[in-house]
Amino acid sequence: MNKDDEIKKAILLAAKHVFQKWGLNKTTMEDIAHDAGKGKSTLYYYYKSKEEIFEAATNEELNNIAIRVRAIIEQIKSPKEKLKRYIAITLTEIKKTTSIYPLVKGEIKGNTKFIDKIRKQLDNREEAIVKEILKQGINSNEFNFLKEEQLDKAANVIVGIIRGLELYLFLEMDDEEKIDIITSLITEGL
Amino acid sequence: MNKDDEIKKAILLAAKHVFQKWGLNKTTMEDIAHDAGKGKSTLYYYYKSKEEIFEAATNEELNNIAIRVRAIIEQIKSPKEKLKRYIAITLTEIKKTTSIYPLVKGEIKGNTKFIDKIRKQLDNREEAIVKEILKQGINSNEFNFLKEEQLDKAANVIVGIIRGLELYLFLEMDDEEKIDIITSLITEGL
DNA sequence: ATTAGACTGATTTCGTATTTGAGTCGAAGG
DNA sequence: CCTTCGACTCAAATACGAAATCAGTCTAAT
Repeated sequence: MNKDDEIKKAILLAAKHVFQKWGLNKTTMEDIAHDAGKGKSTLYYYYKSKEEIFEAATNEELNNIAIRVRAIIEQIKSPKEKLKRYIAITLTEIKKTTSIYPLVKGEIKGNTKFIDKIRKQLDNREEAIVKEILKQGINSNEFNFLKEEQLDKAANVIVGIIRGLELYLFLEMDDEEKIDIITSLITEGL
Repeated sequence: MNKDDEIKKAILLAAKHVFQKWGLNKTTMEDIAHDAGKGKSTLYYYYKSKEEIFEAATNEELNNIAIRVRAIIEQIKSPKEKLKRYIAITLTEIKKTTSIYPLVKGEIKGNTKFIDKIRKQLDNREEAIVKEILKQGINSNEFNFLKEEQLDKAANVIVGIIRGLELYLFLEMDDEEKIDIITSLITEGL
């Protein structure tokens, strides 16, 4: 890795650090610069804007979650069980990640366009994973009621359900039995 | 019906009319009074407060929806099919009711306590209906995976899913195929 | 190529003056 | 009495202008 990337990485680390603590709106570029031990305009030498830094920071967090989640579900063979675990993990993991959760909850004001873009990215990632799991389930004939051509919409719906539950039942998300009912409901039906 | 109730009803009608048009925050007591052809303080003779009027108006709307919904699902015998129709109707009906939808979407600012109370009432109504359907399904052995003691939590989760979808997928709720996937997912599983 | 410090202008914040509107009251018509 | 009203109050919302903040730029110095 060259010097350039080293510094970009250092800035990102500082950014994640302060975003974690203060959120998108409350952290200033100076906060990030100070935490990185650099001048403010130095940040602009490496990144185009605050939004670009935020996007990069968010993406790294998302990658970390994705890596953890994939590590867990890859060990499971049954697609049904995979999906169950996936939903349960996502429901708890996203909430734990304080830099992502406000995003999901829509707690960020201002610049809706940008935020929507980031949120969309999050959705796309989740939908991709769910779709992958669903495809496996269809191929192994474990998901009887789902048809190949419904795959996209089904993934969209399932992520929608997850997101909705995050928004609506977030207070009670630590209730294991409830999570179990949710996952069973989706995989087994009533 | 005595004169007293007549006037209360007339005020409520006016209230529903203006609430429908302007929402809770933007309609003033004077608006309601004017629409009812009465003086403002007259309203206070019949109702304790603006909130009481709003609550009464909302309850009437809710009752109307409930009556329509019940009329439809009572004609269906299979609990599974009942629940399917129930979810589909609720998803479309609530959205159509412009006085209720902002409530569900949390678009009302100020006096959170009061709004939460009303929202809770809405949830309770929905949960009661869902619970009823689920109970029938358990008794007729149509819902294999659901156990009697999970009934409360299951109803809560299903309403949570409906609410979440209303919040999150509201843009695309007119997509019939998607609604079908949602209902099938819940009743049949994958 | 890299960094910093000073600068700019658009946006936010803040303090205050003004208006609005829910709820009260006393009086008056029926 | 029962019902209705217009005038009143006071807390909260709003409008607004001044002051501060901060993303992003520019220039100059390594």
